[in-house]
Amino acid sequence: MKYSNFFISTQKDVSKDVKLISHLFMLKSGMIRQETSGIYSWLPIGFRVLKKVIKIIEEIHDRHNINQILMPTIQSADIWKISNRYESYGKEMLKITDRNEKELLYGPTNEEMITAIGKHYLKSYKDLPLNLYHIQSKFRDEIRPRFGVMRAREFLMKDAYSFDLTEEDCLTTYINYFKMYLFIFKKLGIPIIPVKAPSGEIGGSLSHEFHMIVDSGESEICFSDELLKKNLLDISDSELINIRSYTSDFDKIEVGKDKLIKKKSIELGHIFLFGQKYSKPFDLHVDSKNGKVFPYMGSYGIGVSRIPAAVIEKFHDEKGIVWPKEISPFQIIIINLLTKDKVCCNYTDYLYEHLKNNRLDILLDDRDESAGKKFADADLSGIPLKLIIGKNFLNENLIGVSFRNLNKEELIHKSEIESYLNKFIKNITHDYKI
RNA sequence: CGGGGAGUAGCGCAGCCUGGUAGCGCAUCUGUUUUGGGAACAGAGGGUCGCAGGUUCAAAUCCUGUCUCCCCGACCA
Repeated sequence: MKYSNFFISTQKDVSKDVKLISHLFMLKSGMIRQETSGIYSWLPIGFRVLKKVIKIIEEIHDRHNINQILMPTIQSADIWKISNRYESYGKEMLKITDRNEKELLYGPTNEEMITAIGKHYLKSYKDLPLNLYHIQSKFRDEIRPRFGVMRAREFLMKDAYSFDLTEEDCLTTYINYFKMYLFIFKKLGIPIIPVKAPSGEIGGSLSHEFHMIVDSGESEICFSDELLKKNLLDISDSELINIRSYTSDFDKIEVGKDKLIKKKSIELGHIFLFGQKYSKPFDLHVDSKNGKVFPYMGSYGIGVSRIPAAVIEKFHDEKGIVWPKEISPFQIIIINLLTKDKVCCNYTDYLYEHLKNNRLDILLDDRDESAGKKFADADLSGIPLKLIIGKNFLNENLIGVSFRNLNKEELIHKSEIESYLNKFIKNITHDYKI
């Protein structure tokens, strides 16, 4: 993408009410725009980040043979009456009626709908297990939306649902999701702490949340510091689900005892094992050798649109965002400092086309702006690698190479730039093996 | 939902107390000079002061109502 074709507007000033650093940088860098309280548009540079987050989540789910579907955002009240949640969910649920006075709602979650889908298609024990997921907008009419997309009313969520024949199988599925979540967050570059949680409105017997520790977080978790030293992907299943960490509203915590420490955090994921809670009232059953069986179910959510904000909370400096390259809107920005010089323009165009052919996301800053503004914008948007073409190139064929997270610049000769960049390119190819 | 603020140019804000021709910075447009860390000079455009009603010769300013947004506390990805 060339800057001259790119719809972006960076901003120097945003309202003094914006306190959260991720909210501030998302507004300044032109990632999002608030439409009304708790409801946001994602603008091109922000949407690029969101799409990369989505892509990583999708690839990992697909590798686990979880089928992607897309359910509607608007649901019928009927199915929510079956589970008795139409009333109990409370004011967070946005209820609407259509022209025929039919009661509808903007879905805050999809357990009912997925159960209705399961009821229609699952007939035999041979149809199990079944795993489905989708990535879709949810609406929860929060009492007080705040902090930008961190606590929005409309937000993007990945929610997966599982159907198993037995309680044992369901637990195995749950643990598999647990491990997959650890892996997803690792891929996203987010240090994550899984904690035991009360299962709340979704209901059920077992539930874990996935938190990132950050001082500006709205949640609070307690855990033993031994947890931080372990590689959680290596520990045994039973150790994993009996992990000694809790949300601070968890009934059983005794802070201080057993050296539990308390930290502020952001919740990014939540998994539930709720067994037959929905299959029974929906009369979703399959035939098996032992007769009629209600499948055991679980649901598994990730707050997708919250992730870019969470990453910014963790990775930023005084100049702006410092994206991990996996989810950066662009991997490289080429800055042409002498846009009126033919030699520089020709070379930056060449470099841009060449790198694009390597399937990299490149932003070419071809604007007729001052050097300072170009650098400031590049740093604000957090692009990991800057290639700077200016006087040094004109005089000595030298290209400035500057990594966003290192805060220093190297000069590389034109003849060596490709081999230099190859190292960087290799470094950003993904491997999703688990 | 309780408590507290704010709506004035695209964005950020001042003006309001004490009523009298609507201002500043950034951004935008034109021109010239600039280009290795948010450039300089000169010029220009842009507003029914959230909305409705009231007081007054006169309302951004005072009064009433209303809508919206934001901030501090209990729920949630």
